[in-house]
Amino acid sequence: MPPPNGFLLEDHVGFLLRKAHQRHAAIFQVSAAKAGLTPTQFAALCKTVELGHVTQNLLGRLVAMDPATVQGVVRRLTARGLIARSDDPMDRRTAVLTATEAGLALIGEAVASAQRSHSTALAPLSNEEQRVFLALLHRLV
Amino acid sequence: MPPPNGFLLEDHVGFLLRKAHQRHAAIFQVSAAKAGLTPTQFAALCKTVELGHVTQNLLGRLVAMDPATVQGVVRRLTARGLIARSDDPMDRRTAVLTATEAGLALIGEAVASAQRSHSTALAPLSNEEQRVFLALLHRLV
DNA sequence: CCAGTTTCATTCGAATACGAATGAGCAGCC
DNA sequence: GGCTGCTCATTCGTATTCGAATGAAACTGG
Repeated sequence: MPPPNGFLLEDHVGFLLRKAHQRHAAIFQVSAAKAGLTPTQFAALCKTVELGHVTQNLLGRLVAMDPATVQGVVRRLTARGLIARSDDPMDRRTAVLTATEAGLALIGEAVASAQRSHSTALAPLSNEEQRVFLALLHRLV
Repeated sequence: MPPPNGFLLEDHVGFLLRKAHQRHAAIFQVSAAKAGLTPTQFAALCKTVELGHVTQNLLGRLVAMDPATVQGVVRRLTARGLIARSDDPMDRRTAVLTATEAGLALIGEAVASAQRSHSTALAPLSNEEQRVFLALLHRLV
């Protein structure tokens, strides 16, 4: 059976992005084995530390997660004692999130892991190619 | 709280790849609404049509899916009657997959959907930038 | 003040995605 | 033949991811 039309799955941007994302996730998992964080958990913890305190919905928007997704991520980070929830007396709908001491203690190693995974994932490209790739990727998201 | 080190989550390649993948998936879902296929299901069906018949494990390797993942994808495609399973008398471990008439009837529209999602996802870039981006992305996967 | 709208968080269901374990079958080697 | 090791497919558990629905709370216009 010939490939339909002239379509090549291997050149489809969605297929390539899916594989690139998979590959980075695998690299990150190795890099962050000591911290024991997934890329998603790292993003949520990193942004929480950066802001000091943040509502769950705002955190979700900043790290590109659905409210339903961020709920699960926050639940697991809270269960591990890396972030804490508190109430906002001004808005009783919201959950205010803050990094705990354990979360702050972990963020240094976690950031180092992320930097290692960044370098490893981009290693097949030269420095200039990495710069171009990241600039183009920025314009697609 | 200042960002740890000089780390910016927004410039992390994993974070950008995750968002780019999300964005394409959303675009594909709209493009392929008529076909009713997810990007993953499309990849599996497309490769099955291209090869005529393929074992489930080989299909998984060709479309970058874990055996556990491809099992679920094939189960759903089979349930919809788009592909069929048969036995290989030479190797009773394997499941041989073939596209059904319904699968063949759907592939044209599905490929057109994929081509539309490809163009839409890359629309922020010029033709030359698209070429460069895809070439670099190819080298990362 | 109040009715309509919006926002926040949660829950459910469905679909990837992977590690680990399992059972079945095949292949090589002595 | 028998043993060992490998492969194929499945299953379980955990983690993302989103659509849709829900309930509570806040906001907005009159």
